[in-house]
Amino acid sequence: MKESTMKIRVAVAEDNKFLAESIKEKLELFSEDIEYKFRGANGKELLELLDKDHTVDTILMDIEMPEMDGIKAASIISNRYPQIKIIMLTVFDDEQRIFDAIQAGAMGYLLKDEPPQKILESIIMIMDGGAPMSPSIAAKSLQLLKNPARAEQKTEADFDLSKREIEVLEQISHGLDYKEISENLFISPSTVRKHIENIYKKLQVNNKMRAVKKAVKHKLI
Amino acid sequence: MKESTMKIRVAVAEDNKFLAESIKEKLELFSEDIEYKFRGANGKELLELLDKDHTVDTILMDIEMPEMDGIKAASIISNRYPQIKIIMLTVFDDEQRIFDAIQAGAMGYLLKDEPPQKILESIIMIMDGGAPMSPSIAAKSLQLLKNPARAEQKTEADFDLSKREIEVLEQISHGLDYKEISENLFISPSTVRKHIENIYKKLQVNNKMRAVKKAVKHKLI
DNA sequence: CTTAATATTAGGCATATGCCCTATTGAAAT
DNA sequence: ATTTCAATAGGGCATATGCCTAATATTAAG
Repeated sequence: MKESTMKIRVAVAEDNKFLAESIKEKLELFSEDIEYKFRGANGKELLELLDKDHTVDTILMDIEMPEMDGIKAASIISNRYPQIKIIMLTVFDDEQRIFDAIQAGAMGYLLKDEPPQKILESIIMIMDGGAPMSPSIAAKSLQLLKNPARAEQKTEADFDLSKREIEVLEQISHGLDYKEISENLFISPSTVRKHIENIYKKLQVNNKMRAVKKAVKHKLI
Repeated sequence: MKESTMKIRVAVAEDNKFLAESIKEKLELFSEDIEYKFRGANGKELLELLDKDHTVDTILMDIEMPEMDGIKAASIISNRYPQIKIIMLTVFDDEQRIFDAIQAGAMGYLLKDEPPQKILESIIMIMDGGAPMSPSIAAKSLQLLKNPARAEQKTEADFDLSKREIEVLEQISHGLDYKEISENLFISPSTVRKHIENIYKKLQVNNKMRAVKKAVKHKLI
């Protein structure tokens, strides 16, 4: 991709002035390898800067910023300048945000307190086609990969199903009939039917398939 | 989790004798931190060894092995001994295998040619709750996370459903009854019922919910 | 052209389901 | 103390479903 004779051109998006300055200093420790281009105080400002000069290889992007946050900015940049690699910086390893950042096109995800050496490594790594991540973030990513269910928005409609109703719904979703469910839950078939009636009322549906569909959609089961 | 005074007990599963020996030597470089327990020449052998002695913290597991491969072994071990952390070792960064390994419960994924120092780091990292991965593997993981569609298709059993049967199945999955389906497809309810009978036979199920579950699982609809 | 697979329709029967009703118990809230 | 509600249980009825057999039409493959 990049000749070893060329410096890696890095831009930074970070609202905190001191932190931005600290990152700049860390980067300049490796002045032979890194060319520090500029810094935007938020996503919007960075975009304006890129508009004038997009000869940038990598962006270190804070997530939380005023005006336009890092996820939004990453999403725009990875569309507009797909060759630019984006490394998200954050203080938290929040699951949803990691996922959002990846969706937005971030190629790496570092916690802010990584030492200078690690940041350089990460930049080289990403230019090399790798994906730098802090170990705890890698672990979260694996969790998300293993269970993609949570990797989408929760539609958060509250149908107020009771615990028992959820249990019944799960059994329904496995294709069990009333008798089988009653045996599994140690209650009578009549009770199962009553629970299902109540579930239908709460979910506003009229058969098993629709109840399960709706439950899955709203992550009730 | 683990006191710093205690060594990390490591087992290895690797069929290649020389490579296994090389790994052992690398590990013994860090004899203060690592206690090398034993090595299985394949998944089956490792399981037998664990059966006798499962006081192991981490397993370095080769993927390709005769008798029982590393993914199968990881799946069994992570069920039977959930406290044991598994790091998969491989020469390729094959997307499907990475995903399978994660599903099987592997907590880390390293390329075989990592230097000794890196292996130690990875072991410590995993005992610390992190997830060690080679950068190129981290990148693949992100790809999978970004596009979970490809992350599951392997089951590919061919149930040989006809085009019409697929249409009926889709209608079933929306919760429609026979009459509604017949109206949507301009055929008689009898025909719908017959199609569904045939679907059940082909999918080896006996009600709508299970048919849809199976169809979804195997990406028939 | 002949055969095989698919699509279509239909009748019958036992069971499951959806939906209405009432009713008791225990726990939580007011 | 009274009310509310989840959980339990059951009866009854119309319809839906699962499963069997049988027959014809259409299409695809040989």
